[in-house]
Amino acid sequence: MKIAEVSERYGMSSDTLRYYERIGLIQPVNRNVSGIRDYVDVDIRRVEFIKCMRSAGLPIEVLIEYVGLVQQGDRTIEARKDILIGQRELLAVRMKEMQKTLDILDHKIEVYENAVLTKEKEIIQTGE
Amino acid sequence: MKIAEVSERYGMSSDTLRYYERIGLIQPVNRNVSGIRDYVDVDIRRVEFIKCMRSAGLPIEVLIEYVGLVQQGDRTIEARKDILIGQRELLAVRMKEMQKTLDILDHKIEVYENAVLTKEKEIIQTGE
DNA sequence: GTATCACCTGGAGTCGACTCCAAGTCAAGG
DNA sequence: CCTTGACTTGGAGTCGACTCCAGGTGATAC
Repeated sequence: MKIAEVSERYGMSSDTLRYYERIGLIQPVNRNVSGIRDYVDVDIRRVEFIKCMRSAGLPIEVLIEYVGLVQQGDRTIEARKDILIGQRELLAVRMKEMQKTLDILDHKIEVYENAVLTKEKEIIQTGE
Repeated sequence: MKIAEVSERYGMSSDTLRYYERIGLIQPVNRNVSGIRDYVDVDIRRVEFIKCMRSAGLPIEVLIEYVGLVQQGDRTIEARKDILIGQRELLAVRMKEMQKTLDILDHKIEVYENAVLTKEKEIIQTGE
């Protein structure tokens, strides 16, 4: 799979994919004879994972650390687990905040809805 | 209430509070005789609202537009409602993505947990 | 064989959102 | 009176995360 296809499939630009590789967020992708990246299954899965984590706001630096540990094999399992647990907690906190905001938005929207209805009623009554 | 108190209370720096005022995200706060900001009830409520919206990731630009409309009175109610509805949708989408990521993290953590346990068992068995 | 096109590289630029700084003002304490 | 400390301003700097660009290569289409 060429970079453009991966880019298309996951809705991220080729520039971003190359950038992620440059900074070590995804492992170097194998190239064909003419030096062009050829994404295979394992690469695709990495991209998918990173895309998912980034979409939830996990910082690049943390993810680089994590994938670095993955490369170092089994002896880093504890460290990896700790990272994931920490990020899980932060994510849960952010989601709680967002839920609170969502509730407030819903409430405000409802209030505005009523305001609009009241106004319409006034217009009907006054024949305006 | 002076800026430091507001800053303390909402966990945002004085610099951020002044910055928000500069860019029109919060209305100019009244000053005492010597030119120092004195936050009153209405200011506090605005700060709280902005803090809440920002914590959920609503972009500053959108919030500036919204508070601008609020200043223009009742005739902007529809427009305000539309903004809130739009942002509400985006927020819901982001939360869905985050929930997906959270589930994956939970799953991975569990897998790591098992890996650690398996390892410990091995150590016990081999007497390592 | 040359034009087109997708790819490559390293480096620079952009963007949103702060964050920091120098230089200045004022009120209160010693 | 002078120092201290919290405030003021406008402007510059930083940070994370891309995003763009110039200049170059190689395969395919005409």
